[in-house]
Amino acid sequence: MVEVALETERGTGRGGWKQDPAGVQSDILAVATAEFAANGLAGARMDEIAAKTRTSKRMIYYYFGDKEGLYRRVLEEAYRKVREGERNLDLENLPPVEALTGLVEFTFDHHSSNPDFIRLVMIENIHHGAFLSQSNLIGSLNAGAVEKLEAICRRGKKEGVFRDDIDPLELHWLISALSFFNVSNRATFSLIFGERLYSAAGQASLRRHVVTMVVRFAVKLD
Amino acid sequence: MVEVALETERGTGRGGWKQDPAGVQSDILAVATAEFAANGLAGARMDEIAAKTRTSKRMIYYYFGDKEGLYRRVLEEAYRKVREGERNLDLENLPPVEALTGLVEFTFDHHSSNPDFIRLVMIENIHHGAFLSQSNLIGSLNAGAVEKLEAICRRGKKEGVFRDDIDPLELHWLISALSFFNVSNRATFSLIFGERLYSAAGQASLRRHVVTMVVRFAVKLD
Amino acid sequence: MVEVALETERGTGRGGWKQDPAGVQSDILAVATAEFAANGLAGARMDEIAAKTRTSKRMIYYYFGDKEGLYRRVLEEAYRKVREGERNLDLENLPPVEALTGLVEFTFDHHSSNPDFIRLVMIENIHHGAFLSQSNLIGSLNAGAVEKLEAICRRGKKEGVFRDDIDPLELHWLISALSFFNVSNRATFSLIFGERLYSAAGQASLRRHVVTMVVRFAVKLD
Amino acid sequence: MVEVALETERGTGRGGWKQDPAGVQSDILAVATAEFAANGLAGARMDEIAAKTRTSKRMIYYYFGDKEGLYRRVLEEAYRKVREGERNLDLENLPPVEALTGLVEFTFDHHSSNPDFIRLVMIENIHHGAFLSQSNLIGSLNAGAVEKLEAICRRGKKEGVFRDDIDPLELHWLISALSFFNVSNRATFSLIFGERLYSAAGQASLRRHVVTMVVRFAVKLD
DNA sequence: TATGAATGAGGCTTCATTCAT
DNA sequence: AATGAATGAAGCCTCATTCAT
Repeated sequence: MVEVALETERGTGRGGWKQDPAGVQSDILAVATAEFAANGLAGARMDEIAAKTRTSKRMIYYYFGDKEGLYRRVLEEAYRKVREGERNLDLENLPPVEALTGLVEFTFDHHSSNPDFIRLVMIENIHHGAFLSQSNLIGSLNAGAVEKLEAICRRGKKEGVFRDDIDPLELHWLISALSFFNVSNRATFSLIFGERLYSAAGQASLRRHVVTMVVRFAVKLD
Repeated sequence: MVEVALETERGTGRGGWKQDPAGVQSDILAVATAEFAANGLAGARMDEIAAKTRTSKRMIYYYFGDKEGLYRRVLEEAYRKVREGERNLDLENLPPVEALTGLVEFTFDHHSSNPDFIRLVMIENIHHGAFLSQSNLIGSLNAGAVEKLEAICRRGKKEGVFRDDIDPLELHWLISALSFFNVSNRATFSLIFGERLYSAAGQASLRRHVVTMVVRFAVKLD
Repeated sequence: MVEVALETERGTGRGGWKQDPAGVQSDILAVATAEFAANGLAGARMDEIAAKTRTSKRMIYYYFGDKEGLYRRVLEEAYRKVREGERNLDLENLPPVEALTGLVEFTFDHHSSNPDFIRLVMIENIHHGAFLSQSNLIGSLNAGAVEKLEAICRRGKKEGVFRDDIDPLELHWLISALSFFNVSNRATFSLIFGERLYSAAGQASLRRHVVTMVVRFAVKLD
Repeated sequence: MVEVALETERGTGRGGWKQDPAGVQSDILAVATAEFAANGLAGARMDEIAAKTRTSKRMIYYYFGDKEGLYRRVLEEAYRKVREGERNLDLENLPPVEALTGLVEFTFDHHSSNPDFIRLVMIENIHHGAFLSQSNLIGSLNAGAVEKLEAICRRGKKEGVFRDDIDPLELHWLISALSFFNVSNRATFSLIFGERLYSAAGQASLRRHVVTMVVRFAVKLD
């Protein structure tokens, strides 16, 4: 019955949220994600987060303990959602080069459309990964991320189109670097060198180059 | 003139910092750089900065106005020093491919050995470049950075070894991305995928790959 | 009647606490006694008490009204139990001096083995007895405690071994002071003067002295 | 000059306290002593303390760090003042029995007229001496307290009027217990047994008895 | 009788900044 | 040019208690 109420009353405006723990929590997390991504851990304000929430400040502490607890959960959820998005990508039936191409394009676009996630990762790196290191998600993140690349590399090597000494992890680093920097350093890069690379055409061009570079790095040249 | 005062009065013992405005300022800036790089703008504490300084909190406000003023100056000095380091690099007499190789290697190493600068740039990007945009350094930063690449590209194209459609700015973006990410995301990357790529051997390998990729991207393949 | 329910329904397994009001209440009181004794009225936490209970926070409010109501009941129960312990002491058939000796020894030991009670009394004194004064137990507490001493004194005077001007209440004050202080101030006394008086030998010696002093104070010296 | 201003302006109402650190601190300590003695560590309110002060809440944190830091200082000052009061007592020229009598009378009266100190010690014992144990005053407290008794005992034994097996520390424990309990447990004792022992006559009687008991305990009976 | 969710008021503490000398 | 003292505003968090079911 609670669940029914949840389904029917959710989002019906003030008052409809009572006794909907899951709703309250996800509401808080959504707001907090935006605030932390926008202002960092130290810069975010609990009052501000609470105000933008459908509940009270008290409930944040009820469910998340304290500011760091909330930040930790925000970080975990962000990683989880992103990895979940990656899981939907099916490249197993493509030939290695096309699979790699697809993966790079996907990663580039995926980063591009998840700037809040990128910002949270930047913030977490500012903190030397202190909070991610406390999460027991760590183990599972690894798996999903490189597995696909490993599979592609294996097939590419077996079919003789990829170099034998390709290291999937290095490849992953490469793809990540190019896709991540594109989002993370947009502000300063634009300020110093102009917006050209961030126009639609500029981004399309960069995307093409990134794919080219990565593929050319992986394939056997003869 | 300021530098003269700095040279002559510095180090006159315990009370020797009095009456040395330049020395006081550079002392404050050094401490503040470390603190802002370590904790971000919101995370840094004026008290902490003052305590680690040879002077008092009052002097910080005297010379830099307020926290943001201090941060702005820290940011500017950091950019200035890094660009200054780049200026010492002389590649004009090398053939294009070797020049490009040298530039990439230098950039990779330079980023690697200036993590505080990287962190400041990350922090500034978190703030959407709000403070860098106020600086009148912006115009000059552009120059130094891409000029060398433009020269190399020009020569490379003239000599027929570089592709004709190579865009020096895109090339700069590429080199920066790979060099920057290597430092900026070390914490989270290591946590998720282990320290392997950050061992001496791992870094040497990445460095080689980065050079390979960039050069292979620039040169004409036939 | 309450005790009957308590005896028959208690311990019927995991969910066995349901429908056992007396059991629930004594469970709460036991936990609350420990918490209040450990942390004082202001220092104790309702959440903490509830968490250590087999029931929920709601039940505490249901049975005891509020924090002060719970504290009041804890205090009353503590006094009641201690006075009950005293009731088991039978000294009527001993000669006055031996009876007094026995009473002092018992009091000294009884305090020593009920530190939580001592702490509750300390706490109540910090509150100027504000809660004890609300209890209608007050009248009955008096009785038990001094009655025995009065009887002993009466016999001691009649037999000519006690001084005629001995005041039983003063005697009680004396015995209480020495027995109470031994427990109440153990922490600070040990810190300042060392643990010597609180070793087994030290306590035995103090106990002997206390008996000696009190008896020597009561008896007629000639 | 600062000191002059201090002397002349102190206590001249609002505004006269500026730039008088010592005055500010002792003002805070006086207020805090009363509040902690009245309400305990957990029960005292920083806002309440600040309000009764001539300064602001902020200054409390400026000088004492946090609530526990303030409490610690209050405790230390309380012990220091009491021990200082004891130091003024000169018993060296009296014969042993009179000296001991004087010491007991003084202790009884001193405790009686310093109820706030007694309450602070009670509170500290509730906390198991956790804060006193952090103080480096501990060593010095010991000395002052028992030294006088040791001297008296030495002389008493040498002159043959005191028992040879008298332990000055046990004697101190005895005197303290009786003097302390008289103040610490006044509230509950009065509630249960009436105010009789706390009337002027009652206190005089108790005082006499305490002296009698202690002296009779120390002297050689033949 | 029982429970998890919810809450308003108020607690402690910290911040960047300014004042008086 | 320099310093310790001082500050108001705002930060994070916890408390006893009640509500909805």
